[in-house]
This record gives sequence, structure tokens and C-alpha cells, in this order.
Amino acid sequence: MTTEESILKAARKVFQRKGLEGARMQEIADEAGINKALLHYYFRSKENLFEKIFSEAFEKMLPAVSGYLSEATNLRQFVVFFIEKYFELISEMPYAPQFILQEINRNPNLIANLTGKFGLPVELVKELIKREADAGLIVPIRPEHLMINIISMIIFPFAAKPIIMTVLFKNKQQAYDEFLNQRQAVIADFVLAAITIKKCDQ
Amino acid sequence: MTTEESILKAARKVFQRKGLEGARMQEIADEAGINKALLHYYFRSKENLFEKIFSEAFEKMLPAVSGYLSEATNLRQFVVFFIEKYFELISEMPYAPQFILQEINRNPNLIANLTGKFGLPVELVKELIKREADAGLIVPIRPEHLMINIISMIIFPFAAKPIIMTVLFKNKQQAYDEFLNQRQAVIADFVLAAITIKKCDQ
DNA sequence: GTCTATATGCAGATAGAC
DNA sequence: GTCTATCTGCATATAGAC
Repeated sequence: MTTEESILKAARKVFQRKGLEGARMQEIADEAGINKALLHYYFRSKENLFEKIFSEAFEKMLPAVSGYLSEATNLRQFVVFFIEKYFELISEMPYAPQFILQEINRNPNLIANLTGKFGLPVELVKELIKREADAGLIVPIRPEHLMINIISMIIFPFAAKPIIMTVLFKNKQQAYDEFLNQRQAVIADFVLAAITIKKCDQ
Repeated sequence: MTTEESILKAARKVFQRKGLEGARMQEIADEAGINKALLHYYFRSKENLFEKIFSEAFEKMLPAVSGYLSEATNLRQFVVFFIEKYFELISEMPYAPQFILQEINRNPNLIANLTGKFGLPVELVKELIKREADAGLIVPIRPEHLMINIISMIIFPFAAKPIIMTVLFKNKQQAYDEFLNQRQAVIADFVLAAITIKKCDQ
């Protein structure tokens, strides 16, 4: 691992836990096992290093949707596929969601620079949901609500990890991990049950 | 409004947006229309002022559950009642959830001081869900998942407001507000549909 | 490229007049 | 209680040796 890579790795860890303002260049340097001055040699400023980490996290989190869309032929298939893939993605970077929400909340301008990229896939998903709802294949629901419902249930348990672990699992890491492992299937079942029309046609 | 009240109001606003580390005492003073030194006269330190704001927000958010529980006779009733009340609560302090998650993420010790209070109501809700699931009145689901599903769908749209407004509503505040207004009913419908057993007994 | 030593600026906190 | 002026420490950033 090169010095630059170990800096980025350390910066990811510290920034995602503490945020831009809470992070200390000293802590990042310690974490990377190098000197503070080297940080400024590789990345001119703290802001600059932060910007790298933030946009990297942001880009990994958001546009994932578009890929899954083309592979699904109907909404139910897409929902299952999306939950699976998005869940795996977040599992690999569990602190990213809370980090992104935190920093955008602190400085809403961060979002402006990165916008535009995700307009298209969102519209496609909206259309898919609307089409099936209009055709009576699923329960009538506004696409925006269904999308947010799914995303909420995936992301929130990661963002609220410390509280959930304390309140529901007496701070037992293992119990929380087991809970997370179940969620992928649970969310899929939950969503499909919610959007399925209850008919007696058998 | 007394000086102390206007300080607390200003501190709430600034801390909830910027967090402990991101907030500046100068900004709080400006927001309150007073001098920086007065902050230290009323509250000895930044940490001290922050602690007031944080525990106030935390206590308002969490133990709300217990009250609603006694008024409901079955799970479906409780779910509807809980969503309604919790939604109203958060609407009044929309920045609190993200703020709490952020600060606990930065400093997990914050949760230790405040724990213990919510053990009881959570256990009662768990039992209620388990009882109805075992009795076949609702779909089988682990209580923890159902609770987190509901909380997720309520809280996330507030925590992710800037992103949602940009990605789904082209930064139109009005469209986002309308979306939020619908959510209370949408979430209730969604959850009830998901936990209802699909039978053909009519 | 990597370090030690140092400069710079800013934010939290205090002193003291009114 | 409220202000202006000032102190202090710390975190970012730079200089310069190796």
C-alpha cells in the first residue's frame, strides 16, 4: 500500500466518524502511521482531502440504482434486486450514509456540485412504479413514497447503529450483526407484502 | 423572551445544523442578537451549552413511545397511533434526528449517560408484536424488524431532507412539504398492508 | 518523500469597565 | 446583565533539514 493510499484509508475512517469539523489532521496522520506534514504534502489542505473523501463516498452511494434497473423486467424483480445490491453496497461502507447526511446538513452546498448525475435513473424507477400501479399490478402508491420507504429501511439501521445497539440489543455487537444479516430478506418480504394487492383469485 | 431563552433557541438552531464541532459560539451569539461573552456568562462553556441542547433533544425524541402504548388495545391500533404521534413530534423538531445520530456517531459516550430510561417501553412493544405474531393475527415478523421498519420510514425523510429535495423534487420546498404531509397516512397504510395476513375468508 | 520545528490564525474563554 | 478588549491554546499550514 502506497503512502497516498494509506492516507486515504485513514482519512476515510476519521472523516466518516467525526465529520469535517470534528476530524483532526493529527488523528488522520496517526491512523495512517505517518507525519502530519506529509498530509499537506500529498493533499494541500484539510478541505481538499475532505472533498476527495466526501465525493468518493457520495458517488458510490447514489447512482447505484441505474445499473440494476436494466436487468429487471418488472417492479417486484427490481425491488428484490435493488434491496440486495444496495444492502451489500452499504454493508461495505456502513458509516457512509450517516457521514453524507451529516455533511450535507452542515453545508448544503456540497450537494450542488454533485447534482445532475442521478436525474435519469430516478425518473425511470418512478415510471416503472407508476406504470404498475396504474395497471393495477400493485397497490396504488406514489412512486416517491415507495422509493423512500425502501431506502429508509435499508439505510436507517446503519445510520442509527449506536442507538439501536444500545436500545434493542444491550450493546451486544453480535446481536446487532445478526439483526443486520436478516434485514435484507426481511425488507424484501415487507415491501412485497405491502405492495401486493390482496385478492382471492385462487 | 428572556436572554437565556433566546440563547437556547439560537443554540438549538446552530448546534442542530452544524453539530458540536461545526458550531461557532460567535454564530450562536449573532443568532441570539447578543454578545459572545454573554454566552459564557449564562453557560460556562460551549460543551456545557451543547450538553443542554443535546440531552433536551434526545429526551424529547426517545421515550415518547411509552405513553402511546397504554392507550392502544391491539397492535394495529398502536401502530397507527404511534406513527401519528411520532410524526407530529418530529415535524416540530425536524433537525433533531439527524443531529442526534450525528453526535452519537462522533462520540458514542453520549448515549451511555442517557441510557436506561427506554428499556421498559421497548420491551412492552416487543411483547405486543410477538404476541400477535404468535397468535397469527399478523404476519410472522421479528419485533425488532417491525419497530425499526416503522421508525426508519418516519425519521429518514427528515434526516435526508436536502438530498431528497434535490433528487426527487428539484429543490422545490413546496413539493417536499406536500410529500411530508402525505407520509403519515402513507406509512400507516404501508405498514398495515405489510403485516396483514392475506386470507380469503369473506 | 519524510521528518522536526515553527509560524499563523482563529475560536473558546476571561478580565474588567459600565 | 451586558458590553469591549484581551488572553490562551490548539489546529492548520509552512519552512527547511535530511
